[in-house]
Amino acid sequence: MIHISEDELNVFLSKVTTKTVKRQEIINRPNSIPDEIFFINKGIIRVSITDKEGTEHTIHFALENQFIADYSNFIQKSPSIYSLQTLEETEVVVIPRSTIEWGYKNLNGGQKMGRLIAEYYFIYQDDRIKNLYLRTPKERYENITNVFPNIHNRVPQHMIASYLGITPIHLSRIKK
Amino acid sequence: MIHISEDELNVFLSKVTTKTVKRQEIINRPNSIPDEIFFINKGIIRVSITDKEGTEHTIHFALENQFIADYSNFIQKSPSIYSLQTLEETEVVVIPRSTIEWGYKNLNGGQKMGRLIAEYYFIYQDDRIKNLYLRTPKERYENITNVFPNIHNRVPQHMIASYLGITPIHLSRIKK
DNA sequence: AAAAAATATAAACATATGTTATCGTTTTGA
DNA sequence: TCAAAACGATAACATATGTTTATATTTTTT
Repeated sequence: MIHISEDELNVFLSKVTTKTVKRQEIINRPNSIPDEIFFINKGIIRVSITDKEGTEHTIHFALENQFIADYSNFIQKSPSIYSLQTLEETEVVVIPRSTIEWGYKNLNGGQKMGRLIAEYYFIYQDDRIKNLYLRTPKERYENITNVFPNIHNRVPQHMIASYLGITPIHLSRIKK
Repeated sequence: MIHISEDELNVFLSKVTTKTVKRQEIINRPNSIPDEIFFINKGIIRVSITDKEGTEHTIHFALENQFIADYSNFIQKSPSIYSLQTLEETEVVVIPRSTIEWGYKNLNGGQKMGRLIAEYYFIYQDDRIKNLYLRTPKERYENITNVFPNIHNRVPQHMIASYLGITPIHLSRIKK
């Protein structure tokens, strides 16, 4: 995205930490203001939201070499609504808000990088919304490995059903 | 979002044009690369996409004082997938790509503004996706005026149904 | 290794939503 | 101004999806 010197990169890296998290741990709780962005070195993280009836809805899976956060509430500095939970033992790079802000201010082209990142995730969401309008749950199931390769070996089926917006019983029917 | 002098504003304004469009006109056609962003002074624009069966799906309504474009494909410089159609006689400010790029480069804080805009629309989409997971079509119908005030007097009901992802027949049932 | 919990499937039934066809009303364009 | 088109409601039926319950299997924890 931008040109960055080795010195700049080293300063940046001195401002992040690496953390290993057991499986089934929650690394971002609803109602607290998210002040970190995570980068996944190894493992998998599920993003979910709980409705007023107490039902969990899986919104997203984040895989290796991807960033993940409640970016919306990170930006707004408002209480998080999503839960981030590891599904396997997971190693993440933790990027605190202060480091992000340092990057915007001090990296050459930092603001531009911030724009390109936001644009990139806008495009991802645009694609999701488009698919929700154009495709049935069955079609979305058939294409899920395009977005999450190998997901079937890493995530229980009922979470995939939840991501598709259907019940696990119905997903079982679709497969049949 | 950013501090901008009167001089800068005037130069910016010299690089945009205003256009009046009759109702039912298409101002952005699928398959052509979108090179303009619109700002609506007066009127209303519907964003839609057509599936392989030929069915139109309404993705969004853009109202007065809002920006609208196929932003995703504007960013990617790829062929548009959405159709932008006026539903009333509409006056738009046309902001060409060259002006946007000029702003990023020459306005004080231009890149930051670009980041904040992309972040703003990311938040909007995040909210939409969240609602698609958490709410039924009926609940989304009941809350539609939060997002699009006065929509019922300006847009035919079958387009609202299309936006909600249901058939006009079913929307009629929900109202009943 | 055993017990407990989580997982996937299935059947039967209930509900939500789509499809087709009809009809009266409103809006639009010539 | 008037004919055509668009619009919204309704009924009857079809399909998709949810709910409940049961069961067998796999995975996790003790």
